[in-house]
Amino acid sequence: MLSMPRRVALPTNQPDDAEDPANQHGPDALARLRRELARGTAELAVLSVLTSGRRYGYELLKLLERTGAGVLEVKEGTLYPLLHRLEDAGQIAATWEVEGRARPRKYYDITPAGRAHLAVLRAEWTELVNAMHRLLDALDKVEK
Amino acid sequence: MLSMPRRVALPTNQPDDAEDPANQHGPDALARLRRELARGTAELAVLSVLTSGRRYGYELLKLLERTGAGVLEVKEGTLYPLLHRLEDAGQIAATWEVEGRARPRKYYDITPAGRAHLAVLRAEWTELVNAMHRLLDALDKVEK
DNA sequence: GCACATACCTTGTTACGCAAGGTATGCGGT
DNA sequence: ACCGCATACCTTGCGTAACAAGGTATGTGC
Repeated sequence: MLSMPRRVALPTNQPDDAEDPANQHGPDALARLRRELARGTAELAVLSVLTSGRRYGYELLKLLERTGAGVLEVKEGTLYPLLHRLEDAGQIAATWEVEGRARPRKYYDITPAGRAHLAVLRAEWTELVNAMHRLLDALDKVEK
Repeated sequence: MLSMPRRVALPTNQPDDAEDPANQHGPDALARLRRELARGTAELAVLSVLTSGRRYGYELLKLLERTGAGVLEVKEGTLYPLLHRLEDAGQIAATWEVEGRARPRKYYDITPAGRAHLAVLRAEWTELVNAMHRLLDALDKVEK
């Protein structure tokens, strides 16, 4: 314990309370915060949307952007690699459609494997939400 | 469109449905899935716990490990850097306590700035959960 | 002495999400 | 014809949080 302070109950970092709350919630900080919170939910969101029917990539982009005030929004750099990953894993199937269209589109369908995976994801998400709910709303009930 | 398939509505990846569901949910895959889903929630969880009273690092580790069947578990490599980040940001205060103990412990208290930040985090988390809830339970009601 | 628990620290790796860049075509206006 | 914008898809480098794994140190029981 050579590097340990010898003084008793001395705060190691005095926060400046009057300034930090204001500076921390500008547009950039809020965007980062949202990003981090929503991280990991893209897969669940995409598979969920696909259960109600096939969609092409750009359509998924637009749809997720509009869902829930944008909290589920993902960017192309996220969505397309994710779609490719899901396809490689056999959870979705992709088909190019060219006939009867002015331009081709790549449609995605969820597979039975994808539906099975989604069921697991849903269960895990529910657990997470319930656990967090317990923390946020009933902290004194958490066992020690 | 030189690289575009010329055939119509041809699946680009034929999944093997009988095998994928079984192989994807072994212990490692489930652990990865949980990790990704919970990603970004550590900060919310830690600040929430601290609102009901000061705690030292190891205690937080154990407590989160036990909460909700382990879905909120974080490892040291995650927790301590997070605690340091929160301290640097003025959201928590850290104090070493050595007197009257067999060994020193580093206690963490949430600051007023931390409480303000937590309120924002909670609001964003609630939005995310509601949005996802809408996707999962009422897909046909999502606007096109 | 040793093994394990308690308590904290740190770094390199992993993996996802974003920014930014790219390709291509269609459409409307000039 | 050109241009700007929309539609549609692709990809890579960067940033960041989480983990694995390594480390320090002390206390306890055998």
